Amino acid sequence: MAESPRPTVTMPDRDPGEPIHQWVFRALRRAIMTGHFPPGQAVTIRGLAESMNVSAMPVRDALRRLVAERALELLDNRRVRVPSMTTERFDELLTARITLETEAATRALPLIDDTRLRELHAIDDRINRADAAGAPDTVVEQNFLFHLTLYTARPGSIFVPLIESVWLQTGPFMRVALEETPSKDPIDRHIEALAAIADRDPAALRRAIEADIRDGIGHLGNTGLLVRKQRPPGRLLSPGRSPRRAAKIASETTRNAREAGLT
Amino acid sequence: MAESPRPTVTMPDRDPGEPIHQWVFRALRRAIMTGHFPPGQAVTIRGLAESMNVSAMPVRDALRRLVAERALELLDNRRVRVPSMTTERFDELLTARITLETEAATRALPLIDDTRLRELHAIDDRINRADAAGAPDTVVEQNFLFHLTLYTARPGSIFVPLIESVWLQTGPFMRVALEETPSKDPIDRHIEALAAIADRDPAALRRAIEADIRDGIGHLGNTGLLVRKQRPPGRLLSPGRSPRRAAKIASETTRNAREAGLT
DNA sequence: GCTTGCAAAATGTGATCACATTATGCGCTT
DNA sequence: AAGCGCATAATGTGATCACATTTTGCAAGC
Repeated sequence: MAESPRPTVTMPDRDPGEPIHQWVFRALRRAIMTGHFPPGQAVTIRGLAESMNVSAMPVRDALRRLVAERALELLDNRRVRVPSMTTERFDELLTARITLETEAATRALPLIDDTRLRELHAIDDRINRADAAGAPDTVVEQNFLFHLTLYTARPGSIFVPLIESVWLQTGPFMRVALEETPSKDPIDRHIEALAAIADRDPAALRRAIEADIRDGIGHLGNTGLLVRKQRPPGRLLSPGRSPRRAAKIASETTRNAREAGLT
Repeated sequence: MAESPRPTVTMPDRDPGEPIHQWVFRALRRAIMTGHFPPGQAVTIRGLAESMNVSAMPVRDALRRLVAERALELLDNRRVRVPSMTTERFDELLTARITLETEAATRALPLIDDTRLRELHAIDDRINRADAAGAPDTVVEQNFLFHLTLYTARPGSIFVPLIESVWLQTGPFMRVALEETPSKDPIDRHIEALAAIADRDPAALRRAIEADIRDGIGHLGNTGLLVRKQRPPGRLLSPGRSPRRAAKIASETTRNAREAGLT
């Protein structure tokens, strides 16, 4: 590993009039969600700026946004990296997805019209075709789109951004998962979800969504892919004399409280 | 309203070695969560920078972070403001709080030790004293701290940042709520929660948390404080010729999908 | 061979400036 | 008197630079 393992980021088309920092953000978000950044990967402002042929400023903005959405992790030395995955973290993410998405689906259900239902069917078809064609990236993408299309039936939902944050956090794990797990071709939970929508059956929809999430990533929890505890190389508290960050060590509760401004 | 109604932001103490942008972020976060920024309030980089006696750069960073956490709203004209509240939005926020916090409490329950339980009792005492002394700001703060201390019993929980994002979104509404609603002095749900913790009773804890959330802000949904639809003054799509943002109008689903990089 | 110390490179942070776009205020026209 | 148009001010975006801190590379010492 002598070479700098800089992962190339494929840039999407830039919308006319779109700010560069949002363009960069979209590129990084896609790269992270599809797992093109391996867990633990360090990312630097200047490095990304050079590889994307933009100045440092938009990259800085995009990184800050990604850190705020928990897609990236800010170490105490002010450096940014892709979070690594532990069994505990994986379990939390799975639970969070189920908790949020079953509720979002239930609340969206009464607002799904025929047009949207047809669109959902179309996406599911695309998933099946991509799966048959052996295009796992497309499968993952269209699967996210299926869920997103379902939840956004309720406009302005608070849940969607929260769900997307969780998706981003599971992203770095996706590629490893796609490469290592046999395509087990499970029962199509989307069919069950679509049937529940047609029946206007909230309980059945909840069951289908939860099963879909568990089928998708749940079985990965027991593979050997997860690290146990992972004290990161860039440690969470630096050792020597360091006038820059003289703040005392604080418990997570205290730290959160302070950041929240709770005296 | 001829004067510029710039809300003064009281700056907290700056930790030694703390970056300025984080200092600014903490100040703004606190101001927003305690409702010192009225809904609809416009915020500008230069304006805040001047009133805080810092340069524009850290303010720009802090605003971007707050927008990412949905504490502030980014209009299409690239201007930032405090989101306004609608009945639909309020209902979503209430549901999101209950969904997330009951789950977080359940998952934290097995990890609460005696020390933390005592700390929770101490916070509840402080709430009661502040309530008796007529200090609503302290009541709100310590109430958040109570919940935060409960959920962070499980270290590294994914739920805590999600919950904090929802708190931030309810923040601007808090001051209005505190000023307009009579202190109805409801039954102390925290006592019920503490009893459920002592009994290690997850179902009872869920009930207590949900009741606490509903008692705290739920009754505000029927007051006349909420706007119905609110097409904002800074409209969501600008009128004239505008080479800067030539992107076509897109549905929420499409916009989300594009931002997520889902082709 | 491994550690220690120091110099050089790399990195995040913050400040300042230029520019395009947007908002605002004022005078003019009807 | 009200609506319109234009000049001016205000704002977000992006670039570049300086600086303190951190990391890295390498050589000297045990």
